[in-house]
Amino acid sequence: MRSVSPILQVVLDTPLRHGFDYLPPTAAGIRARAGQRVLVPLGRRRAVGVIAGLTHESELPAAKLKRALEILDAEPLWDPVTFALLNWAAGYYHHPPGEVMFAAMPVALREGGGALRRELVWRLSARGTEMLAGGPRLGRRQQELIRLAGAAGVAAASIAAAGLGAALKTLAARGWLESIERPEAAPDAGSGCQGPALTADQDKACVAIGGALDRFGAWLLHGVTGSGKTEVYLSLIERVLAAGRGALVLVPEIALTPQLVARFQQRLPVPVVALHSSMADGARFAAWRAASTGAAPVVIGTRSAVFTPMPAPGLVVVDEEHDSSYKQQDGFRYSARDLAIARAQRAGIPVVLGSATPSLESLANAAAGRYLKLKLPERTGRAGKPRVGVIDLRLHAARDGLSQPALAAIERHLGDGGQVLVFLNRRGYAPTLFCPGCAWLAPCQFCDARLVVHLRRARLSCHHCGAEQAMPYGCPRCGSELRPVGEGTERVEALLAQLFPAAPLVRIDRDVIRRRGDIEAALASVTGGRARILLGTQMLTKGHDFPEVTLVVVLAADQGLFGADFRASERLAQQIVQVAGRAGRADRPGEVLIQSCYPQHPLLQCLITEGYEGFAARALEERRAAGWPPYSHLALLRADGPARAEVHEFLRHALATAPASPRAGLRLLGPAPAAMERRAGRYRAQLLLESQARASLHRCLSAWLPRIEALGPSRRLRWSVDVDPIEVD
DNA sequence: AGCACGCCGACT
DNA sequence: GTCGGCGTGCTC
Repeated sequence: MRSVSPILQVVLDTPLRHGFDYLPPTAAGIRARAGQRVLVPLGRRRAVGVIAGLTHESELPAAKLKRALEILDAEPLWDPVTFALLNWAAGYYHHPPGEVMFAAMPVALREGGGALRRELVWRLSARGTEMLAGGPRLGRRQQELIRLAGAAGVAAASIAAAGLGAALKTLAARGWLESIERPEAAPDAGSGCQGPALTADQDKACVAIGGALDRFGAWLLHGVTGSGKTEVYLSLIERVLAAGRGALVLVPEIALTPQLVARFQQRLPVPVVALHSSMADGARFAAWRAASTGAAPVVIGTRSAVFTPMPAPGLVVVDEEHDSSYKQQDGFRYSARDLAIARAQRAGIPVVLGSATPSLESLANAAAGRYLKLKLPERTGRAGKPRVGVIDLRLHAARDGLSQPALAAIERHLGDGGQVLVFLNRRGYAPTLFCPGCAWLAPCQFCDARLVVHLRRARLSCHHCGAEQAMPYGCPRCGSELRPVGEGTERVEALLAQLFPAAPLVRIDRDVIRRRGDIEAALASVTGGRARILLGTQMLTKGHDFPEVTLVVVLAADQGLFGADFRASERLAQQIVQVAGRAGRADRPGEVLIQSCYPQHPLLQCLITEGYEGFAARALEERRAAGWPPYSHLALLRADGPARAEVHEFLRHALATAPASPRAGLRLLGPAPAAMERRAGRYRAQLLLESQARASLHRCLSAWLPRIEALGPSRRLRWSVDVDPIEVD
């Protein structure tokens, strides 16, 4: 059909892969443009959508087209580069474009509120100021209102809330108060404090990247913990700001602390805003808006901040680029690290990927010349590398998880006035509750997993589905007394408290750190020097620095050595190196002790003798030999449902419709049950698509997914595609 | 995803 | 006789 006025192609926040066509609203005071939100009738309800594009042709007959109700934004929400990135990402991850657009929006905008709304503010007028100088007689409420309003103004909403409506009416009628409309207050600019002088290596990195700010380039900044990567970022951002542009800084979930934001705010002479998933909707929207208008040229945020519109970014930074929190694990399964690179490429600006333990993908990209690698080898203000030793758990029996040599080392370091860090990536008291009478192990009734003992709360908890129950008094099968087997942080805490009663201990894991602010309080007692022993899960390994720690003990390092996932060993090596990086201070090199039942394991040996890079080289060789990424490209078709047979049947049908051919370098593996087949009462299985070339992988998916949709799987069954999965269990 | 429609079991 | 279960289909 042809039409004179344009047709709006609208995408909605639904799992539908197609868009909906609408006629523009009649009272179109605003020109329709791609990237604006629009309110549309949908069935017998209304929905907020995003204009994905404009056209004059619709596949539907003109009579079927409804008219959109209202265009909600005066301008597109995103700058053209970011909007193009969103469209590209929807294609790359084969995810419905509507859900992609809505995932890239603050919640306030998803619901249709926001952008056009401005605040009505009343402030003291020139006439009011003049009259007040004469010391007029005023009522109590009028005085109160004038005090509130002042020259800066007060929102009309707050005046009404304070019950000063009548006073406002009087003073406004006299012309003492005037109203203005303004967007929410712009964030404050920092003071632009001078940072410390750069080291030679930091300076070299800044010169290299700083000399290429006018074009795309991916820089891998491999800097050990404490080498001062943040100073490099700050120095580069200063240069970018001097050229009138902004910077987007991505950090892992757990690393975005008020301290980090404050450090950026102090150093940079412009407003800096943070974007974090735990921010309240209103604050998040205000920060997003400040970024999109350019009022705040520097944005520091977690994963979803990669979609923040910015008028003139000049640099993208991805700190701790190896961190798995950059990959969204449900819904729109994007990698913020990879999209940051794509965004920089589209914007023609550099992207800096920083890490002490770069991902194997990034190291391979650097080796292939796609990224430029820079190193910061020196630990600023620190004494050399820590000594690393392995404790053979087959020779030294462990008591509640800690071997005699480890306990002796802890005692020695505490005696010398050092702090000790104990790392155990398992929370709770014990991972299993065991019956010595009949060998029963407390199971989760919804998952193929054991319940974890939480002794202090006297509860059993499933760490996969969240199900909880009270601790049973005896074995439900034979009545024997039950015994917690294995150890988690809670148990190790009890042992350490008993053995070292004089050493104050701080535990850091998700059971103790529940709300925002908890971690700051806990860390303050560590850096303040009060706590002597620091115990925790991987929460400890991210971002925070503990300069007083001289000994690091890694318990139960073996989980990663034989993991089902091909990335298990990479993750373990990163964890060990990250936690070991917390050891050592200016006057004394640190010591790292790793407890293992397999001290001769080649991976562990390689990591200890040759360091992370030696490990990485070896691990990459193994990946190449096995044909795993980065030497192949993967996509996973996952499915889950309440009945195992139905899930497998769906995947077999999907497999039968697959256009993959081995001749195109494609392989399809499965259907295979997930490593934990039943989770939260649903059976999970998957097909793995592996390809030598990215292009053929995407061609296959593009042809395949519509056929899977056409299979019309039952509503009980859920399925999804994960491009570049980080876990392939 | 919503939201309707539609056809079969336990209830005022 | 109805209220309501969720299976199926549609939304421009």
